[in-house]
This record gives sequence, structure tokens and C-alpha cells, in this order.
Amino acid sequence: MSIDLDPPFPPRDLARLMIRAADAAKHAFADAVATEGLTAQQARVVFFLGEPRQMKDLADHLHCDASNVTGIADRLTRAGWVTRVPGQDRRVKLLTLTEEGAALRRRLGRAVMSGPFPTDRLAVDEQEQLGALLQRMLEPAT
Amino acid sequence: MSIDLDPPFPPRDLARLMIRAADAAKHAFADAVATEGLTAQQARVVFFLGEPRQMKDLADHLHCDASNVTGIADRLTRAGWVTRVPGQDRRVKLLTLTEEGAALRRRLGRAVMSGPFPTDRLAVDEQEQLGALLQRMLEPAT
DNA sequence: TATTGTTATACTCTATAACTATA
DNA sequence: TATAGTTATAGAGTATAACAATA
Repeated sequence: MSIDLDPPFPPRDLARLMIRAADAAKHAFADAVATEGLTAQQARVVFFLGEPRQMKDLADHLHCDASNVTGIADRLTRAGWVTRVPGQDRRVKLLTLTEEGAALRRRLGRAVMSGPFPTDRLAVDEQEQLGALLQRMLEPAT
Repeated sequence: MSIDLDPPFPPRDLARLMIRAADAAKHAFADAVATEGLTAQQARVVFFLGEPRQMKDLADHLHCDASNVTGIADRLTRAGWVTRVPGQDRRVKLLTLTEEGAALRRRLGRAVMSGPFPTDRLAVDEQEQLGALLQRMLEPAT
């Protein structure tokens, strides 16, 4: 069995699988939250707002530049789901769910919960294994 | 053990983990292929073009509307990495790598291979478990 | 000086709808 | 009639750079 020095691509099968799984998960999530008229990023923000959060923390959570958060927050504000509350440090604004936003968050939770998701194809014990592996993969650097 | 009727969100921890893992994987992939000046979607197309493919097959692979593939293919064409070859069925165009495109594909492979990736944090046997689970999750419906 | 958030800009990706050409 | 691909359009996300307010 020879080694192919010019291997078929993409190499690193795990990376390829992760990219495809990422795509599938994001699409399923986007479809679920679209039932409430939100995009995936908007929904991630709403879920993250279990408590008020700085704009900067949102950027960290979404792994995007801080300038993008302004626009996402603007759209959620326009829809009446969040407000900007000044922080003690007067540079800071705390993005906070309105009552409508909190109700929306509960509906979104049910939508994601009840909609189809790629992991549905795995047995329960496999789902647990997958969860444990992903958690270890994502846990803060030691 | 009581059921929480108004549970903390996001519920369905596995979905939440998948979304975060998806994000991490996509960012790592995007960073790796950015060294060659490509976006993640462009790189996915280049990797997919191990053999000539119909535009429609690209849309299926990327899980996006066919109209988007035109633009992505245009950008890759402008850069000199792909060409459109007419198929036997004259409605069809087969997107095909140029020689420069094939060379780029090899470089991209090495970039993704050698760059950091979230799965690096797992032990080798854990990576194998993860790969097996993702493969089962993604395999065509039976 | 450094940090938080915003604005301005330009580009990519995205879906929808209408279109051409083939089958 | 149906399919493959394109065009036009509009909206959302993205990074970069420059900026104001505050620390």
C-alpha cells in the first residue's frame, strides 16, 4: 500500500468533516430561528442575552469585529427585542432584552428544540459522546 | 429531578455546542485559506473540484441557491483558477480547475493541514471518535 | 494612552424572482 | 414542461480604518 505523495484533497478528513458538519448545523439552526424571522447571528445574540452583556462581549462571543455588533444590535433594537442600557463605565453599553425579547427567546428555544437537527441521526449515547468531545474541544485553554 | 418548564437558554446543549464548534471550525478554515487569498466558500469549491463538476452539483455541495454559484465561480475564474467547460448536455457547464488552480489546491491543502484547527485540542483517539460520529451524522439518509 | 462603541466603506455570501438556452 | 445556468436585486454579515467619548 503506497503513500500518495500528491494526495487527493481535501486532506485532513477531520477538518473536512467539521466544515460539512458546521454547514449542516448552521443551516438547521438558521431554519429553526427563521420561523421567528431572525437570522442565525441575531438568534445567537438573543440566546446570549440571558443577562445583559457589553457590546464587546458580544463581539467576542460571535468571533467577529466589534463594528459588526453595532449593526446586529441595531436590527434587534429596531424590532423591539433589545435595548442599550448605559453601564457604570460610561463607555460601556449593556445590550439587554426587552420583555418582547425575553418572550422571543423562549419561543426561539422551543423552535430550535423541536426542529430537525443533524445530531438527530445519532443514537442518544452517541449524542452524549459527541457532546463530550465538542465540549472538550471548545473548553477554554488551560 | 424536576423538569424545568421555563428552562435556561439556549436549550438543547448539543445544538448549542454544534453551533459554537461550527463557528470555530469555519474560522480556522477561513484563516488557513486566507493565506492564499481565498474565502471559505471559494476554498470549498476549489477542494470540491478534484474533478470537473456541474454548477448545480456545486450548489448542492455548498447548500446554497444555484444563483450564488455563478458569482463564486466568476471570482475564481477572474483569478485564473477555474474555467467553465461545456458539457455534453449543452445546458451544463463543468467547472474545471486550471493548472494554476490545481497548484493552488495543493497549497490550500497544505495550509489547512498545517494550520491550527480546533480538533488539535483532542487526543488522537478522540479525534478518531469525533470523525466517526460526524461521518455517521452526515452520511446520506438510508 | 488605551478602551468602548460608532460610522463609513467595500466586499462576499445569501435567497428570490425573472430570464435564456437547452432538453 | 422541466432543467441548467445567468442576471438583477436587496439584505445581512464581514473586516478595515477613522472617529468620539470616556477611562
